[in-house]
Amino acid sequence: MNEFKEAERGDLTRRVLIDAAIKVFARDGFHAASTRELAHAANVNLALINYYFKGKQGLYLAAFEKITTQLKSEISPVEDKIRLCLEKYDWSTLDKDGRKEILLPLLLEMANTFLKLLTSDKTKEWAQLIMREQQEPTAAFEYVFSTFIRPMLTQIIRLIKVLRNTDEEEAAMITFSVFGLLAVWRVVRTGILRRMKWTTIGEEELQKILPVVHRNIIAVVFA
Amino acid sequence: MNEFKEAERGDLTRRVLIDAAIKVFARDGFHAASTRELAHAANVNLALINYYFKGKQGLYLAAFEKITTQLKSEISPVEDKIRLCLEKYDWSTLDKDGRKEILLPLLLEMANTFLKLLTSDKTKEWAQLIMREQQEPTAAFEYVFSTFIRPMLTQIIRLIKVLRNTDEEEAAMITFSVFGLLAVWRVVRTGILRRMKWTTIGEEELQKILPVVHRNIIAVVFA
DNA sequence: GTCTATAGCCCGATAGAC
DNA sequence: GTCTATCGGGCTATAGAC
Repeated sequence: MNEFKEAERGDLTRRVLIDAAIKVFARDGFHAASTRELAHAANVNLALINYYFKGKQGLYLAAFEKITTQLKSEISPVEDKIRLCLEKYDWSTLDKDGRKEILLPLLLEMANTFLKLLTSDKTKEWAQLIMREQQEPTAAFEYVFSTFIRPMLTQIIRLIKVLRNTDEEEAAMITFSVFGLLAVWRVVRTGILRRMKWTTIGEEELQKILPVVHRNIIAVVFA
Repeated sequence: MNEFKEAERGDLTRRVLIDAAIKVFARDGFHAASTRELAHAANVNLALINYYFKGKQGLYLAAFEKITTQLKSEISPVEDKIRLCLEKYDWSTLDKDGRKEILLPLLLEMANTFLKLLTSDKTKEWAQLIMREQQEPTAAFEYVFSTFIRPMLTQIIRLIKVLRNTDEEEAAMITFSVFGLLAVWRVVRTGILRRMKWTTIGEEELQKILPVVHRNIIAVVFA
């Protein structure tokens, strides 16, 4: 009985530490985030970081494991849809319009999902953490890349390869361009907010962004 | 005589400190970069940071002033060209093809300049510094934005407004999209290198990127 | 599982010699 | 203009009481 309760309490401590770590590491970066601040933000004793995660670095990795899991669960449904769809048809028998009719809605659905993820306040910290890792990759980037980014890229590249009937290299470059059209709303967010005189990118702003983004993705994919 | 030499020596120290600071702050971020490391990288005594810049923060701002000046000098020629061109014609008298013929080459020239800047090793540190500031803006971002980013955005938005004969808001959104198409090659550089099996983005890779980027910009601007 | 206390180190900044 | 020496404080990690 007591063992069970103790284990439960431990799990809770683990969880609040990870949740606080996502916020603090995103705000301050790995080096500037102090263990004192991490413990304080989690309302937990300083020594427990070492007890549960064998140090600050361990907590950092645990934070990335959590956000990667959550990212995957957001993207997986549409990613699976694309995978299944690509395997379902014999694409060589379909003409350009046929391929477009089936695949374009899937691509735009992926774009919607991704853009909402990128601009939502919920994922603000996740994007910051991953962008930081892009600039100076550590083991944490390796984990996110192989677990989340690469599988997602692979599906979109395959989709665009069939959609345009082109080679792998060009499909990849177009995929990066599409990604750029989406990511810009997160990456230069501060500049965009200043220029558009917005204070946030919420539902209202998203309704202005989405049509432009859709049009631009279609333009880029079929250019 | 001696005064002059002393002043010269001081200027040199100032300069090597700033150059080292650009490297170190870009690599480590403001908090994680230590004054000892900054002084060591510049091969200069620790106390001189305080003597010349009144502290670490002052050196940080001086680094941003330097990169902003250099960015401006790289972009100014084509920015001025656009400004002059926009003022030169009476655009209401020109039809769509006429406007396109004059303005599209200017837009692509700006894109070339910007993409080369973004992918060059020389500016790797500049991009890192500015991207960090985008995520957590300080006074340094304010400086880069008002001195470099806003003036540049203003010209491109004006150009696209005339080119598409559209309103300010849509022109701005398209400008951000174009920016996304360019910036992606820096922002997700690590992911792209992994996926394309490149080790760098040099002249060779740029020759593959440029046609795709041009095609995509045209597609987005005229979609 | 949680806490206090502390070891050992690195930090930014400055005083004062040269 | 440059250097050494040092202050006061925050850092990560851990030992040991509860």
